[in-house]
Parts: sequence; structure tokens; C-alpha cells
Amino acid sequence: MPRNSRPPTIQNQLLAALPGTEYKRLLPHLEPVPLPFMEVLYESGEPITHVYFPNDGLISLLVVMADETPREVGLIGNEGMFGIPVVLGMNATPLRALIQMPGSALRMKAEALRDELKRGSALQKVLQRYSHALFTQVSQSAACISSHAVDKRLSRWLVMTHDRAPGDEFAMKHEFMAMMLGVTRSVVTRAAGHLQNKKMISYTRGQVTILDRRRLEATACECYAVVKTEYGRKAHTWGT
Amino acid sequence: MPRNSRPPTIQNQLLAALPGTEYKRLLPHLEPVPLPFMEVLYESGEPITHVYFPNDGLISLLVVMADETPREVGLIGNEGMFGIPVVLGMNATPLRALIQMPGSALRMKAEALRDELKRGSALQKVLQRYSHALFTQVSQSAACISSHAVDKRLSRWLVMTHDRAPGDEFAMKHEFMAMMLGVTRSVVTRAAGHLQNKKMISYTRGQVTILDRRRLEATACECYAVVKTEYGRKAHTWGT
DNA sequence: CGCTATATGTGTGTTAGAGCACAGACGGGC
DNA sequence: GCCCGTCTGTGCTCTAACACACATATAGCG
Repeated sequence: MPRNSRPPTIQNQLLAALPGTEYKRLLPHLEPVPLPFMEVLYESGEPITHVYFPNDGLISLLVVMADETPREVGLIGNEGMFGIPVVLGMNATPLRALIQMPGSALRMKAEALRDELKRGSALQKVLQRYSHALFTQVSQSAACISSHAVDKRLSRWLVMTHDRAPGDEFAMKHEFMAMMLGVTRSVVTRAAGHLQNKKMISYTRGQVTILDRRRLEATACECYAVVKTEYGRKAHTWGT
Repeated sequence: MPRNSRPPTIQNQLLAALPGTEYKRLLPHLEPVPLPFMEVLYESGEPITHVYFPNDGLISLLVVMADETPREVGLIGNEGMFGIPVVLGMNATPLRALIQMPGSALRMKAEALRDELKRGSALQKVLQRYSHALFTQVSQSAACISSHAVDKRLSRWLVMTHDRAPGDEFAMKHEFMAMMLGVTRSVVTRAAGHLQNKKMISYTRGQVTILDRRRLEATACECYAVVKTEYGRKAHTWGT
């Protein structure tokens, strides 16, 4: 599937979940934009001017500590969107959004989203349920960080990233993973070394390849499954 | 102000933020209930039958790990409510809600809340903004856990608890604080010992007294201030 | 008033990860 | 094909917190 032709299907899962008529109504407000690698999509405290529905690529939600150290608390791929605060009636958040894997998105002016939400549309329901799923993801991260060893957390993070990657290979250096996991680089090198020895992944100079997804998932902590289940649920059960 | 007479004001801050007419409409659906010490108010995965607006007391939101270890990810006092998933169109969550400090609440059937929300009322806006604040709290916790030493986190936790306590003294043993902070009991004993030596708190057999709130707050990590600011914001700026 | 259960204090070895230093190793540019 | 910047490997010390054991203190109870 060529990347720069018009996509035959709606890649973003939230938009794909909308009734056709509603999607058509939204279309004029959806502007395709690239998600450039390592760009700060949104900076903590700024007004949120646009919300983003990724087609592909990966957005990290970061808490930036007083000493400027970032800590990843959430991941957003094409299963979600950036801009939940707008859905919840706010126009800013203390988080930072960083593009961790390049891709593209459909973006929409925050104002247009607010108008659409006022109509009590299907979009509102979809986005609210997504908010819940994202909340679950962040909660589980909080618990995970304090409970699970780096090896397991690294595996989980790789699996989650893999879920949102276009293939089995993606650009990712130890330095960056260390930042996301909140540990030092040498710890990641050691943990990643183990995974490579066991032939679950391979990597060289910033290119990671997932070799054995099944075993990697088995190595990851339970938190992966918990969050995945909850994301699945947003479309089905537990709903109103 | 005597505790068992009819309260002269609305103690729950979310309900207090509603226009009088709307509060009156809600009143028939609000049932006063006690929040008994240490009771599990809601168990992970169960249908949410009621939402709770605390008058006083303190509810902990916990992630329960596979090995049954709980990890606190959020705190709810009279500034908030338990039942956000309902606001977001879900009827369950993987979190557990535990009453960490006794008190009372006004509860409402989830169904009644859903009906009210459909009307596009002020309540909806208030609860959505609260969702955002709670989200911020959980995000910050996640980052805090991996960045800050137990001493600072304990101070933060005590300050947050103090904010929601009726006075300067409350029941709280080291064992329980250890569970909330996700560390072992002896670590809490040592950290609490320091705070007691420095005359910021005192305690004896499960009764903690806050002696010097100002210094305790100064000892706490930045996360306290970040979350507090965001809670303040929900009523004012950054809104639509 | 002493007993007992429970809460707190403390000692000691172990471990995960921090923090730092530097050694290799790869790969793109010349 | 060589150079150099960048990425990765690894060795070392240091510390926070774990895990466990046990000592001590306190409140309530008989």
C-alpha cells in the first residue's frame, strides 16, 4: 500500500468507529498533517489549538519534572487521539506530547471539535470512552513503574510500540528508551542485550527489529494485557 | 459545626459548583451514605451501580496487580467524586476504590447520573473538568513514583491526606502508608521517624498528627503543587 | 495492674538501578 | 577505504529500598 496515495480506509480507529454520515460531516474539518520524528507536538501549559487523530506513528505523553526530566505516562497511536483535555472541556494540560515514531495524522481545530461535541454526536461517546481507556493506561503505568523490573517494563514498552508500528522494525535508540522508562541508558543496554541474546529482538545503531513477538509479550509484565483488555472494551462491553 | 446536624452548606465541591436549580433537581437522587473506614467501596471489574460525592473522608483509587498487591494511583476527597467511568460512558473500571479515611457521601444511582448527563447540564461540564484534574493527578503520580524518594513522596501523601482530613489528626498506620506508597513498612517507619524528629508530624499507634504543615509541604516533592494547580484550574482558566 | 495484640523501631545482608567512566563498534561522509 | 561522530557494551562504586528478623513500646482489656 503506497504511503502517499489517498488511504483506501480510515486508518484512525476512533474516526473509523463513527457512522458514515458523521464522518462525512467531520471531513471538511480534518486536515492531514505529518507527524515529524521527535517533534514536540504539544508543549505543557500551552493552549491546545488542534487535536490529532494519528493514521500511523506514535505520540508519547510525558510529564516533565521540575528538573526538566521527562517521564512517559502514556502512548497514543492510531487507536487514539491527542486532545482529550478538549473533550473534557479544558484547553490545556500540564503534559507534553512528543512524536516518538514518525507518521501522519488528521488534525482538527479544537474549536471545531468543541462545536461537534456540543451536538451530542457519536464522536462524543467514542472520545469519552477513549478517555477512559487512556486513563486506565496511565493508571496502570503508575502501578507498573513501582512494581516491575526494567526487563519486563522494557518488553512491555516494545510490545506496545510494536502494536503501533507499521512493521517489525523501527528507529529507537537505547538513550530514548531509557528516557521513556525513566532509567539510565546503561540499564536499557543491559536489558535490551538480554532480549537480543534470547533472540526476541535485534538492533543496531538505533534500529530495533522485533524478532519474536510472542515471547516478547510473554516476557512483558501483566500491565500490557490489562491495558489491552480495557482498550478492547471501549468498543464493546462495560458501555452504557 | 456539629457533625450530625444537617450541613448548612454543600460540602462536596463538585455539587457546590452547580447552579441552585440544577442542584435542586439532583437532590431527590442524592442519598446520604456513610463511608466506613477501610471498606472497599468498589471492586475492580464490577458494574458501577452508584457514584459517590464525598462530604468528607477519603477514597483511594488502587490498581491491583496480578499478585494482589495494591498500588495507589489517585485520591478522592470532597473535591471530587468516585464514578468518573460513568461520566465517560463506561460502567466499570479495572481500579479498586478503598475508603482510606472514614466519612460520608451523597451517592447517586449510575443510571440517574447518565440521565442527568444526557440533558447536557452544568453537571456534565463540572464532572468532565474534574475528570481532567483526576487524570492529571494520576499522570503526576506515575512520574512521581519513578522520580522521587520515599521521604518526599511520604510528605506529599501526608499533605494531600491532610487537605482532605477534618483536622490535623487522623488514623493512619505505617503499614497502610507503606501499601499506598508501594514500599515496605520499615521504610515508612524510617521516613516517618525523620519527619517526627524534625517535628513536622507526630504519631503514636496509628494516629498521625500534622504539626507543621508549612514545612511538610516544603519537604514534599513538586508533584503536590502541580496537581493542586490543576485542580484549581478546573474552576477557572483553561476552560472553554 | 499485668497481659497481650498490635504498632513501631532497628539491625543486617541483598539487590536493582544510579551514576560515571571509558572501551569498542558501526556506518555515513569524505 | 579511512575518519569521526554516535551508538552500544561493560566495569566499577554507591545508595535506596527490599526482605527478613527480632526488639521494644503502647493501648486496651481482663
